[in-house]
Amino acid sequence: MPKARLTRVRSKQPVTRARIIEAAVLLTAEVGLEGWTIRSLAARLDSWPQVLYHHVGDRDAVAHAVVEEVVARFPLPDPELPWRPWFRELLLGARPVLREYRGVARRLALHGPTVPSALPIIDHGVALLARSGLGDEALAGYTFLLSGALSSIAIDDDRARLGVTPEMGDLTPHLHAGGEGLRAFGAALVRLEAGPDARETYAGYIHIYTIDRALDGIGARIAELTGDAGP
Amino acid sequence: MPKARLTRVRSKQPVTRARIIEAAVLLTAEVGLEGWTIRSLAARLDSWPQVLYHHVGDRDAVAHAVVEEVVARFPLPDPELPWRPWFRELLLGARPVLREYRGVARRLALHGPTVPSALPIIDHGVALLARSGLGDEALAGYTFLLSGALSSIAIDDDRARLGVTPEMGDLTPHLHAGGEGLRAFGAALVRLEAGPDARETYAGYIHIYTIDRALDGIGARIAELTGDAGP
DNA sequence: ACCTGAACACCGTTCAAGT
DNA sequence: ACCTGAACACCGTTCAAGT
Repeated sequence: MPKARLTRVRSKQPVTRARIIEAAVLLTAEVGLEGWTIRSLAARLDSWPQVLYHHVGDRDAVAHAVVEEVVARFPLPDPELPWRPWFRELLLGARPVLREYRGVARRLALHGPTVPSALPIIDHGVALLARSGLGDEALAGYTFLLSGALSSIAIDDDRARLGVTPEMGDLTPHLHAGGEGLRAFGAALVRLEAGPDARETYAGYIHIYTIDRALDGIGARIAELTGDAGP
Repeated sequence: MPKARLTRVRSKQPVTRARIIEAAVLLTAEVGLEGWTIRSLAARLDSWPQVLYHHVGDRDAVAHAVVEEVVARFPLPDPELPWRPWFRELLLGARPVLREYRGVARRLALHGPTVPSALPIIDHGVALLARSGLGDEALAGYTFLLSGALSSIAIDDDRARLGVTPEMGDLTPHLHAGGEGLRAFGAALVRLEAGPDARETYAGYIHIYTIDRALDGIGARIAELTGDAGP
């Protein structure tokens, strides 16, 4: 087949770093952070891979810029709030943003918050924990709270992408051999298999449960360190 | 260049499913679960990709078999132990195994425990939490404890593989603009950059901190549900 | 400075034969 | 049943020119 167009119909704007990142963010919303390639992104811009290298860098540099942009969209809670509602609001508020840009939570959870837009969140969060009684443990506590919440979103991203994996189906025959613990596990698998809505509901429940138990854990530690017997 | 050997020097044993998985486990110990390809694994067996497809299946099926094998090597705590020491021993004991086979923790954390060898652990762990006071929340609590610990290992796997990423270096100039929270974060980055031993020490600290705070969180919830005021 | 053509060295996977 | 040859349709990345 001959080329359809001898003269390429180009979009008027030149390809710039800003336009590349904008297109990458949009593409991430459609197919997730691992769903696009440097080639498909170039095609979306009606351009070529080498142009992206020229303006931004390799695939990892483009993905990093997307993460920076997505983190910048997290709603920030009122800094006057006490530590517990501040973190609860931050983590619950980040979820809709991260669910829109699937794959970003996974990268944040595994690679750490290596983007400038995360720094004000870290700064306030760590300082807040430190002066609320965690002292030197504040950074460890912050890491614990954030990575727990991010992981729970990353797991759901994977489930949404993969659906019910064959491996999960292969497990079913083994479940009847077990006791009451496996019965509860089997019931959860059934909920996951019941469709996207049921999966979504279950993921939301696990996410909130994860956040609240993590906050409980930090609360217990603060009580222990400050000698507070608790309510 | 002509072929070095017209008649291939083959290992005596035929390629079987068991030998493929054994080689994949060994290769995972060397280069991590994402470090080998179906082609490099075939070469290690002095064989060809299609043979692996014939005996085991696609890359994902081979990786799944590796995870199954690695989980089977977790040391299991005494089932008579109360919930807190049982989980603490399980999670601390799993770490050396998962650190030997890098990448497995990440897959377990993100894909869930979809291997048969995980089922006895789930069965006992969930039942233990249920009868210790968590009741219907036992599976959510179990998920919370496991995914927290697994994520913390997965993060260290990535750090060990990637070393200090350029992104982390790019962050340094921003750190001085912040307050006390960022100073603590910057100090942690310095520890990560100080070399493999310092990174390892820090990762171990974070891992134990994560486990203990997660256990605290579940402990607080059990106390809340059972009306126990705690010690 | 920015864009284009062409290639390199890989992937996972599959088809069609061989023995 | 098991092994081998060959190819398909991709990747990320780089080199060498063009304008």
